[in-house]
Amino acid sequence: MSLRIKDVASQAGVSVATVSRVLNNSNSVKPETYEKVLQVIKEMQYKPNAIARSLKVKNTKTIGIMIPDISSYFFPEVVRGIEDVANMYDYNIILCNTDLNRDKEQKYLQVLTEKQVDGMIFMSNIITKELGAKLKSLQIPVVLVSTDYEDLPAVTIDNHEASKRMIEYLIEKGHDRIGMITGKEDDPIAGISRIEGYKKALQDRGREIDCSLIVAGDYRFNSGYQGGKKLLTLSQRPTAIFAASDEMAFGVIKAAAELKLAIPTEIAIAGFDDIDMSQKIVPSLTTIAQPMYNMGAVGMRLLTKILNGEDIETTKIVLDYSLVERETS
Amino acid sequence: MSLRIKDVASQAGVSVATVSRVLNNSNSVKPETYEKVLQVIKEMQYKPNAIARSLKVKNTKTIGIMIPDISSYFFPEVVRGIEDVANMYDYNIILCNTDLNRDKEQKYLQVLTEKQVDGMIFMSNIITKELGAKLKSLQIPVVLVSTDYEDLPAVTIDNHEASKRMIEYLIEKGHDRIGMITGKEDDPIAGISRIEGYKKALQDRGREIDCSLIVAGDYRFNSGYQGGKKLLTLSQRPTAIFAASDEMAFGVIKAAAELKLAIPTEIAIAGFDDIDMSQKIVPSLTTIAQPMYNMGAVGMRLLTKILNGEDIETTKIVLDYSLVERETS
DNA sequence: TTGTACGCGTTATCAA
DNA sequence: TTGATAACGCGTACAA
Repeated sequence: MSLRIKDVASQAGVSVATVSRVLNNSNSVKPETYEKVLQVIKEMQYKPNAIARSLKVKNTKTIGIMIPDISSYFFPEVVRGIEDVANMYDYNIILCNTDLNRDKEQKYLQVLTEKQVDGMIFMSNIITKELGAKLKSLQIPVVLVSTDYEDLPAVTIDNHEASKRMIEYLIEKGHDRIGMITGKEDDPIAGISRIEGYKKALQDRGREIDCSLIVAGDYRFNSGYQGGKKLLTLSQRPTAIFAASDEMAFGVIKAAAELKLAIPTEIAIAGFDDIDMSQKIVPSLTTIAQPMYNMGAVGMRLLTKILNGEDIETTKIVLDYSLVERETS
Repeated sequence: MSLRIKDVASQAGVSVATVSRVLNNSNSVKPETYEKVLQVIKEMQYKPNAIARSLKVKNTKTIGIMIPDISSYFFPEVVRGIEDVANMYDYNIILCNTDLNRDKEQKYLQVLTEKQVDGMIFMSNIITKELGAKLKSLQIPVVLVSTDYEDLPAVTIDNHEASKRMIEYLIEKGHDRIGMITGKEDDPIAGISRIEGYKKALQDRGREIDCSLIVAGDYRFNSGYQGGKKLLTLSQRPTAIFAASDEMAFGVIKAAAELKLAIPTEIAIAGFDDIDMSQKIVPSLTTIAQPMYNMGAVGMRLLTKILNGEDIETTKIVLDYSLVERETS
């Protein structure tokens, strides 16, 4: 078994209380004693047991992250942002992949609270009334990232406006028939908002909305590919396609390539997210850049403020996006 | 404050021992009592405190993962594999990004052991003697993934052979001048092995090794781009380039595009890893497929075996790779 | 089948 | 400036 605090205490000829004091460098310990104890700790290679400590102090310095899937493109960078500031404030992160599965979600929520995480960052599934209630009833602070619900703290971007902006840009580029591959239609954030933004931009310019130009996707490559095929084989095909995620936009690029359509001359393509790959592929992708790293970092920072009881101006943070013009448009 | 076990005990009119028994469904508790207690637990929404439990039973059901950076392309899928089987065996994962930084590595090692993780998966930095010794001296089981060191448990692929195989394939395709963009030259696994495989394949066919065709990279896009530029502007340029990572291969593709070289007719390109994007870009990338998800899953499975004291045939697991022929060759 | 009571390794209170 | 000792919430002898 490992060493305990009492082992170093007896070795150093002091009480456990004193050792504990130097460990948490609370004042009121004579410099000489302090040095002595530190010495012994080093010699014995004593490592405090954080579990025992947690039991006593009632915090664990760990937070939980719930995401759909770390292996999809959007999340790694967000998680990186979270981890960086978590690390800065001496928190560790427990990573949970929910696969948008309510049961896994439920289970993780349970074990995270059993494991007494100090807080949670949630960016998983669409937040139903039931889930929202659950999240609120937890005795644990939760920060939402890239999603929103009632009065829960959240960091987002203005999806509606961003989407609208992209369409306006496309219109300015002279496109008349603009197709869209949407996100999930029951997703208020990345789904509905972006569709509405698309429609709004068109309506503001007095244009008709042609439903045949809107096809449903699920953010993933394959739905973009299928949707692209569909749109691009229309008798009157669009001259531009806006996909609600970069990954779907890649699918459209593939579809266009198979149909031997030149990008952007015969078909312009735009995405949403600005995942790392978007600038690396040929042709590089025009897209709406979400500050993914920052969404994570800011979300985690907000969480630390809540945990420290710091003053917070607002619990609803809206970050800036930007339109990045590249080679596909 | 939250409910404690004694609260449900008194509410159910039994002792804490009995509640504990139904919680851990140890036998020897009368069915009626069992039901009763379960009922009360549900009613009161009692959630056991895993920290207190851990202190007693001396395990935490959590493991640590050390990786360089979750936001680079190789790792998310490996982590996903780990998390899936961890979840299967009721473990949670604490994710640590080291950035290949010895200090962060050191720090994480310390907090992971303080937090009493049951085991660790390590796939970070090159393992120096010092680090190796440290890893071994930990009282915690460690499994290496995509790296190796002395007698530590490890899951890898045969990098040397895989690299050799790719070059042989390129030679069979009729390529005479094959360039390579390498990994790090102090990395015995993904660096040196792949370089050696390249050389071996050439030598086996009685070919000269032209050092001007070998340029150093660091697995990342930009080094591939730079290396590609260099190789492709040689007076006698290669007809094929093999990059030691897919991300670097993407850089080569970009370089080729800028030089208006047709792929694969004027320049064939091959990568290593088979990250998800490689099949999605246009043209899709010929590459060596590493079973990333499985490397994580198998590594974690091995760790659970070690933790459960199960019989293990071998602690050195070598997984199969495959050559995936796509449009860039 | 059930209950009492001790111990897990800390921190913190209170006295000295 | 220090030390004894009571918590923290749970599991598990041991006794009943």
